[in-house]
Amino acid sequence: MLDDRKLAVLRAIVEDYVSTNEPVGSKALADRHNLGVSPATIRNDMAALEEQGYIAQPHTSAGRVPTDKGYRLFVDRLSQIKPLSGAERRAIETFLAGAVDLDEIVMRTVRLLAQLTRQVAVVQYPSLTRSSVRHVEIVPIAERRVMLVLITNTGRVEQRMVDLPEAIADDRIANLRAVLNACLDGCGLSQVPETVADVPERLPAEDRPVAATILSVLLETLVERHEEKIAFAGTANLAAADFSVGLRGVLEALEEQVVLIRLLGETGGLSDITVRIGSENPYSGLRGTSIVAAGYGSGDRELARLGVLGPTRMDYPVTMGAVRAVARYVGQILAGS
Amino acid sequence: MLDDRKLAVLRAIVEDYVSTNEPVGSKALADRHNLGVSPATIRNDMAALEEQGYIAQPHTSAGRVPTDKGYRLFVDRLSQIKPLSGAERRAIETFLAGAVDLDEIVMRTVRLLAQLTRQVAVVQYPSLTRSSVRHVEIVPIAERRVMLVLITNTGRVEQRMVDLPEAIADDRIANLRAVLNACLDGCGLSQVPETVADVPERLPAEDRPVAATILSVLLETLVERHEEKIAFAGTANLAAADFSVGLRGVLEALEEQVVLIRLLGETGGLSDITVRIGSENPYSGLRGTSIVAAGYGSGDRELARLGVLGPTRMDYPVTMGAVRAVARYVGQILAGS
DNA sequence: CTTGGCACTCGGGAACACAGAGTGCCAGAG
DNA sequence: CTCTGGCACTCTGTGTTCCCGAGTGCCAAG
Repeated sequence: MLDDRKLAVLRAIVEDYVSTNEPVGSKALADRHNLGVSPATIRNDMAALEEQGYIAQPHTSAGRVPTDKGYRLFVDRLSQIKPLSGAERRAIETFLAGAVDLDEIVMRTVRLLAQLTRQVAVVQYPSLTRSSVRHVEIVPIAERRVMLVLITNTGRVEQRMVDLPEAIADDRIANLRAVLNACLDGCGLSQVPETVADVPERLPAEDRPVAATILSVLLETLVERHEEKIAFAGTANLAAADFSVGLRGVLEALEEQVVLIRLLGETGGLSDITVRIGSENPYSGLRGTSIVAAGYGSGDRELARLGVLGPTRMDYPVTMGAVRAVARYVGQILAGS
Repeated sequence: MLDDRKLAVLRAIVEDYVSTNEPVGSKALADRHNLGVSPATIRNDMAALEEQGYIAQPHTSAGRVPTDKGYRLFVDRLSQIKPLSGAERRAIETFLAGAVDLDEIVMRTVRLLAQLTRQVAVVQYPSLTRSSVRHVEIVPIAERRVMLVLITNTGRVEQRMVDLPEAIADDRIANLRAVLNACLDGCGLSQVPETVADVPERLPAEDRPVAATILSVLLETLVERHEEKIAFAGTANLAAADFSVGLRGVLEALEEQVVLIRLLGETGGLSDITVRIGSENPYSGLRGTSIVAAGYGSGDRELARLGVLGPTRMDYPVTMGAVRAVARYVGQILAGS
């Protein structure tokens, strides 16, 4: 159905269209790529490709433009991820290495990715659910109020005010803190609910009401924060791309974390790259927009995802290369901190 | 120089231009506002206003458009801040009340403001420098590594990894923590450097090297974080406004915190509203953009600023009303938490 | 000082023509 | 059966011209 030459033609169309942003015609193709055949032949192939929905013409007698289906084929079978240059790799390393805490790692990552791809970058904070408790801290704030601070092994810190049912002395707080930490240290967050059930038994009866309040807030924190946090950068690149169609939709999507998270998707292996092209993605505001995403994590566990959002006519090989590289480096940095 | 009628004409021009986004002519003015004079008279006044730089015409024989100077006069002398409707006030209250921690307060505030004004909203996190230490926590992470957590009375939490020069037992950490908190509790952040100087004396000699490392990181945290954190929302509103000119510049400014912070300004009394119009603001990418900002805080201290960023031709009375109201409510919420 | 009248200017939209790029199809060559 | 060159046809985008209308500035009269 699609012989090699037709595939070569499709590849050439995608490449040319991506670089020129203009419908590409048979003559231009024959000139720029040495396919060894005449424009007329190419026209025949184009007709076939159009027949099957890989390309389309904006108007009769304009050049051809790849369809979403065409890009899909290109990404799946016609392109190779393009690795970054040595200079770029070094730049990534030094740029990310300077970060001092999780917030800054995420911030730098997202900027880096935006700059590298000249598109909008999105980074999801490392998931709480897959990490474990490093430390729980209870800080007296007022007589009947404490701040609960939860520190995870991914460096994330969650904080919450708690109003207590009764005043409680500092040494009792200290005891409570000790017991909590003894129980929870190293405990996976998903195990916290069960693990925490033992806590009251280990406390003097008088402290149990207070403990119950604190524990319920702790559990609540875990549940609520399951809804993850996201950072993005590079929106200025949207204005540069002549992206005018859909700009609105993209900006809207960016402000809806829920949508954004679904867009990043939840998939397969670590550093496996997901590409969603135009209409393939589940949000109507993003017609004309593609998403290139990958998971990142330390060791072999995927902690969260990151990706890039740009016009369907983007340079997939380069973008995928950048996303993959950044995902790997972030994983390394997280593992080392 | 500018009699009352000329001022009235200027006001009418601003109002009409804001609502129609088209240059306004003498006839239209005479029709819509009952100024009690004929178009010809208005033309004379317009000539005078133009002479003095308050309005301009895009082309000979088009209507007039206010200049930055014209908006300035309008804001200073011709308009009154428009209070929010009761429904809006209630909406603010209920929307902000549900927030559980500082991050969420800021997040909700910025969304609220964006929605209320239909523009881009910016909120600066409560300043570290003007708050005080509530608690310092040192959490052992590995043998020679701890996490330093600083909690301020505004609910902000700063975290930092510290690599120690030597291993140290948990009880020595506990002692260090106790001493630190004894010294620093309630201490204004700006006093921390002096206060902290006493700490080593109160420790056994063997702990001083470790303490020195930790203290230096603590001080560093305070200095670096002086560069403040910012959140924004509502960029989708940019696309709606026919703002095409300068959209790029605005998006760029939003990604440069440094610029953004300078834009919010550092000014006068709490809930005092600052308006920077077009060329008045210190960043060239924002030609055509105005900023309406106010400080917010609990009690009488300004903790940080928030504001809105929109086209020079915005509805200043309404925008200022929204900014003022939100600033006040956030102040209340912060005071109460 | 205000007003009506008047001539003038200029931007923007409609109508039109035209060049150029690109297509589809066909008949002939390999 | 596939490729190629030729040819007629179809568009879009661009440039030109033209005209209308909104708006102005100025002037003379009330």
